[in-house]
Amino acid sequence: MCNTSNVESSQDQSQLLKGVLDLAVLAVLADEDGYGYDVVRRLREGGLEGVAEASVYGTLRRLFVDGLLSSYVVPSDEGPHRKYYALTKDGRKRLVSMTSSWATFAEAVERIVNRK
Amino acid sequence: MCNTSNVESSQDQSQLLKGVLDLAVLAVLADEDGYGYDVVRRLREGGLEGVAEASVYGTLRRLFVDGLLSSYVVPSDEGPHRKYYALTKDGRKRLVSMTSSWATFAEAVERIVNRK
DNA sequence: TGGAAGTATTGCACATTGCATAGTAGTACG
DNA sequence: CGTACTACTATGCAATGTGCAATACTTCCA
Repeated sequence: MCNTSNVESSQDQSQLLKGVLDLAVLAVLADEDGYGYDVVRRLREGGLEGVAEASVYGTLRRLFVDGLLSSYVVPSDEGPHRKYYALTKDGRKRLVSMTSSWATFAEAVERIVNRK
Repeated sequence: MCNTSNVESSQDQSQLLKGVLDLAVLAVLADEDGYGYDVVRRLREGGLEGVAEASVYGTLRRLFVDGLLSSYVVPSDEGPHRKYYALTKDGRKRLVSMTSSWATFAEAVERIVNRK
């Protein structure tokens, strides 16, 4: 008597995340500079509970390589050093364009799903 | 003097689609049985204008293999035969669970993006 | 002293999936 | 007969999220 939909729902998330992680990470960093471990926490608190650490670190590196993020290292008393990331000018532009992409996309999905 | 955000916005879509195509195709077929070429049209009319034919055919095959769709061939006077797909019982269950996954996910993204 | 736990980052191999491309085939129109 | 539109299939590529292992620093407890 065990419905598997919960399991399936969790697995869905990793595919749904594709493309959206960039947006989510940029949005979180626009709010305030942050380092990987911290960004993970903020995303999970925001509702993306399933997000894996490796995904966030990978995304940060990619966005950095693309020139959307700058970074600086800050030593910490409570553990290893922290690599902070901040939005660049291009990063802010990209955040704006991705936000509107997302809005358009989400509307289309709602339209298709909710049309009975 | 040419802003590239439009180009970028279009490119975003193919990543955003990941995982959502399953949901969109199931939703469209729940409305009414359909064949590949027709499903493509309906998705585009619904707002997913960039979706590629190969993606839809691939998704249909995958959902069929997974037992979420059944299929039957109907000859056509206006061209080649048409392979119709219909939701199975499992398909309907999956549609329900994916719809709720999507809702939860979209809410989380909105929350993260719109938190100033 | 030593070891577990929490913090913080990196690298790699892997699976999924959307897409471009090419090919096959039927109908219709000029 | 060639072009266009319809309709489906197969192949290989590219992007990206994830698991896993490794490294390393700090605190705390036995």
